Amino acid sequence: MSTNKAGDDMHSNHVGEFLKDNGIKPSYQRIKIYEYLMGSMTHPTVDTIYNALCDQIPTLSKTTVYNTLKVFIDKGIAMAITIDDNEVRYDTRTDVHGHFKCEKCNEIYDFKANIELEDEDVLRGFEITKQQLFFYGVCKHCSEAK
Amino acid sequence: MSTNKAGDDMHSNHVGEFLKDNGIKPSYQRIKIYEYLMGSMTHPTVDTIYNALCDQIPTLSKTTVYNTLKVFIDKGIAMAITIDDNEVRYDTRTDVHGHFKCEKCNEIYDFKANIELEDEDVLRGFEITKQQLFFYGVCKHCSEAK
DNA sequence: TCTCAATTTGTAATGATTACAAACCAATCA
DNA sequence: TGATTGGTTTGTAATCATTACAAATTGAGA
Ligand SMILES: [Mn+2]
Ligand SMILES: [Mn+2]
Ligand SMILES: [Zn+2]
Ligand SMILES: [Zn+2]
Repeated sequence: MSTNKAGDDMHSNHVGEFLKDNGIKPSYQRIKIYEYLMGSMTHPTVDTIYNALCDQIPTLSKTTVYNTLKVFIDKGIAMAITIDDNEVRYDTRTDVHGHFKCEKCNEIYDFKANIELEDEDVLRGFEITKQQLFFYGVCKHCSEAK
Repeated sequence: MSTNKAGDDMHSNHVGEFLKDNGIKPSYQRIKIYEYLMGSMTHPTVDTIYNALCDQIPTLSKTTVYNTLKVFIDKGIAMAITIDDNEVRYDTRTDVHGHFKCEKCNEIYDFKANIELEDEDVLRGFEITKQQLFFYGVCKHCSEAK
């Protein structure tokens, strides 16, 4: 339906503009990958992203997903979340926030936390460029399911 | 010199007792690995541990280092630090504390921090079993070296 | 249309970790 | 003492996410 088409295009244009504003040439693949990543609340892995987009972009290569995510990170519009030890997850939320991983359902939850140094002296003079806060355990949903 | 020998033995016995107290049969390899890990402030990797002990234990296998560290972690006397994306580091400090990684010299620094949830509701009912707090940047030493 | 640089793609290499089975060891028992 | 046995150690092979690399494709300008 043409309304949907138009809506998609507007959205894609919007994402394209956003990429351009951040110094990234908005190729079809990059737009689709950014759209997917932004729309997903699951902090997907490369494999998840690749499999999700295979249908829309039959020629897509996994290397492109890796390359594109690296570009996003370099330009500061995405973040790598190394909360798993076997594969990296990605996030378009770039503000400082924590991640909780449920060891039962493997879901990742966002949360906001305030971190204050106990011994102010230890890191005095250190330049902090990145933070990661990871909690692990069992989420409420899995707890209640017993 | 016999005093040194005696000292070493006492120390090893001490570590052996500690392992036994934590339900771990104190084999030669396990004692040496725990001693090294405890004595090192660098949060060493499997490779570092393996190379450091090769001289003392010529038959040592890297698999043993992996196995042993897994036992330590299972029994709660060591911790895996996944602050690097390509290899895991290990720590005998099991109290909750943060780690700063200098991207220049790759050194890992310990620090204590207080974490308070901003939006208390988000993780209400969640069971938290493990926390990891990682800071990345440039340490004071590297900053001053310019 | 031609050119050129950037992007994409497929394949091969890398390297940390795990799987697995054989060898070894240390304690117990006949 | 010698056999048994279960846990520990060891070496090798497999796994698998990520990276390296070079060829193919694209697309904007001349
Ligand atoms: Mn997030
Ligand atoms: Mn530490
Ligand atoms: Zn859950
Ligand atoms: Zn440094």
